[in-house]
Amino acid sequence: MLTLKQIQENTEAVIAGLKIKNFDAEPYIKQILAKDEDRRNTQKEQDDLLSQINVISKQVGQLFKEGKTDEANEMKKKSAELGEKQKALGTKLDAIATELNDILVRLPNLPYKLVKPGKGAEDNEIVKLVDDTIPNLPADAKPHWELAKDYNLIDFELGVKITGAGFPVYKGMGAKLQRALISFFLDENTKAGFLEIEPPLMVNEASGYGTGQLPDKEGQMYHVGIDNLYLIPTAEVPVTNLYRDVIVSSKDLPIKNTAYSACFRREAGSYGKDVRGLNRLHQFDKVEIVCIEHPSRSYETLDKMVAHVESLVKKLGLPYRILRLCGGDMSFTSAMTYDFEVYSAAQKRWLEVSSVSNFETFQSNRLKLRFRDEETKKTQLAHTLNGSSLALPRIVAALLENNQTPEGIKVPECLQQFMGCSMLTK
RNA sequence: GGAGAGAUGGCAGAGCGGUUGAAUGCGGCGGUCUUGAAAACCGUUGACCUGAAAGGGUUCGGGGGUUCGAAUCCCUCUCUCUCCGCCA
Repeated sequence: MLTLKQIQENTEAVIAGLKIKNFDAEPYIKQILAKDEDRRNTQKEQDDLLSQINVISKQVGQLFKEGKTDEANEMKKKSAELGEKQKALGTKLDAIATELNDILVRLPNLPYKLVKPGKGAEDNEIVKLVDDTIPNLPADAKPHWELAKDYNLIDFELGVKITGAGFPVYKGMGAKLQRALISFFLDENTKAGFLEIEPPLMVNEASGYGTGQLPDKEGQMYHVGIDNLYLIPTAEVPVTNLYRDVIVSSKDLPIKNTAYSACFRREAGSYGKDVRGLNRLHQFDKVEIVCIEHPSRSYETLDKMVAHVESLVKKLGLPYRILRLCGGDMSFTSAMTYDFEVYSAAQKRWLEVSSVSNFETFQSNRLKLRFRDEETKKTQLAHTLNGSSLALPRIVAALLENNQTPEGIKVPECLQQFMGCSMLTK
């Protein structure tokens, strides 16, 4: 969430910024400023009372020691009265703080200066296009769900039987391809200086709030009611929460983590033509990168992360494009996002395979993730960034479709050492 | 799942109703000494809210209670450890 300081010091800029995200913040901002003023005044009042009570209490102790019982009892009475008032103020303060917080968490993150306004996906800006590897497939080229069946790589029906739609079963070389991609991505990431993490696949409520999935995306996550745990929708959640309530040393920045995890998404309300095969699933594999960076360098780091993800897509030999999302298509929490899409030649469409974002202090404010500034010696919120590197299903879809030949499906060179072959055959 | 013990600052570890925000040690930072370093010695060192500042307030796992006053007493939740059970 945005910090009160941001809102107080740059009120107009915040309102203007959120307009780019098509969010009319003005009425909320007014409420926030009013509530905050109320909060400060109430707290001052309460603090003064507490201060008086503290002074009296010390005197009571002293008077008892001196044997002045009558005087002490007199003071006790006075303090008890103040205590009543103080308690009432405390209750009021809690209520105000809750109201303030409820409004604050509903405000999306401010977009970065490079983000342009726009309504949705159609207004995203293509910053790079590499389409010279789009293959010339024959007219009878098959989509990946058919190839997966022909080559016995993925069984969607079996998944439906044992679990439900959106839970594919990978078999034989299909399963091995998953493992190959995960290994390849993790190896490349660790080579680039990311520390590998294997996180839990379930998180508690506090973690859900920390990265912002709760409360707004409650229905999107699988919930294990008996233990009140959530299946992670992305490794971003457990990995970023490693740093919840942590003050890191500024010399440790940037912190670079990578993690493979299965990801679980209920995707409530989405069905139909766009979700065939691997295009959208309830469970899928993904390798994630997470960075924690000094505010002055976070956009440099974002660029480096984008360059890194690009190197992966390049090595896989897939046609790709990089988009800078417009205000209307960006997520609630992001300040700037680059999406990677690969071209799926048989479906003749671009598929999103990665989303790399800078959240600035939006997550760290909730997480209380700070670092100590070397100069001022004060704690300051760090910037958090993350991206997929990469999500597997659509990569698999594109690889199968783009690399199909009459002889079989070609395995990209970078995966051959993991697959033990250069061609998938029937 | 059953029985018991515990949770205090970056870490270790005292305190068990009244100048205790918290002894002591380690670590960190600054200094003296040294050509430099180590050692030794001296000083300093939690976080948060509020305030221009001085100051005030909160915080000893979380929440609630008793009291004029709680790290200290009571209730509750969470977590950790030991033993038993179960088990990859």
